[in-house]
Amino acid sequence: MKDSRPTVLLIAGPTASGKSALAAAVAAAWEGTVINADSMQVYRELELLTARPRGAELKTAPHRLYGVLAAAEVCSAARWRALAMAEVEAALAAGRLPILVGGTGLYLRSFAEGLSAVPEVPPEVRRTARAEMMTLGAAAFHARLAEHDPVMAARLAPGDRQRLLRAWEVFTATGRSLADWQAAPGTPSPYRLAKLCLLPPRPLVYAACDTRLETMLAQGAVEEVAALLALKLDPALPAMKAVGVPEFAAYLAGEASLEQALARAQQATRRYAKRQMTWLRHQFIGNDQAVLIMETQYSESQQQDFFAKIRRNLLTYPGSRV
RNA sequence: AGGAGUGUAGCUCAACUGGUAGAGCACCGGUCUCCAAAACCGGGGGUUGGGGGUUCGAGCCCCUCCACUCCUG
Repeated sequence: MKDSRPTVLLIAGPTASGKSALAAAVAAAWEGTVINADSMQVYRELELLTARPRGAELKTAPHRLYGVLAAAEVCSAARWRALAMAEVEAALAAGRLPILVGGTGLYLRSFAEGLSAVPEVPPEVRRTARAEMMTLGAAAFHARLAEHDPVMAARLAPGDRQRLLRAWEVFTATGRSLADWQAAPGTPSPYRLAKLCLLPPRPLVYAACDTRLETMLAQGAVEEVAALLALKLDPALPAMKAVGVPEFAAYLAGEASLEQALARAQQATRRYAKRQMTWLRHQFIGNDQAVLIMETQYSESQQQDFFAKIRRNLLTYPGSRV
């Protein structure tokens, strides 16, 4: 089967699976550009805590969309997708292989499948909805949604505040149910997607999560959180919810010991990794036979094996540089 | 060595005067179309330290062994 579309490599995996290092190595070998597909690594102020590539790793190949937004800003799947599309085009125009790496499944999916064309919701509407959620509570909010938009209300769990908000925002802003908008699927990416998924054994991932948090702590994670807190941002901002921020903020506020903060941050990381793996198994991989699944953590010592499989399974079509 | 106490789910603990064990957390599974490192939904677990005895029936009572803790020497 011939496929003349340009290839974009997607590298997914749970946190601490080595995907950033893999992406950098592949980019170096295939003249690629690494493009971040992680919802938290886009925020400038979070470098250590999000394990953003730094130092030597950045020099091995061009890296894009890392730390490009202020923590005061709000990224979203749509916003990221627009940025990523532009970077992919730029890389292709420069004759480079675009490599999307990240653990945010929704972002990768939005890139691949596109998003339904829901109009942007004005900030005032969002703010009002948020305030109402606070005062009404999830159950009453759900009940009110049911009166206006029974389809979405039936689809959502009464406790699912985030999606209830989204449904209500869209309904009040557009006068139509989110379900209507979503009935029309988005525009898929025009590229041939070569998907690689790192899925190491759970115990290995957990161990890596634990040691990584310890390293972050030693490298100044607390100071990074302190600097972020000094900005006095709205605690509801996404960047404020990154793993480690609430935990070390509690330590700085004297509400927890450093050991407690570390233990909680480690646990939050483990839980996050678990959710990621569930998403990856069912959503990213699903029934897609073409995904190259690597059930191991990536490290330099395994480069040959990885490269051989990537060459054989993912980057063998015309349009890719081998 | 003597005295006292404790031993129940991975952890912390609960179970009225004996009626065949629950809760939080952890852990596990799942959902996922615009704040996703988010927001949710669901779940299994224990020969109640071992052995013996009393009893219709023992986590609860008795004996014994083991482990740990504290006190005294």
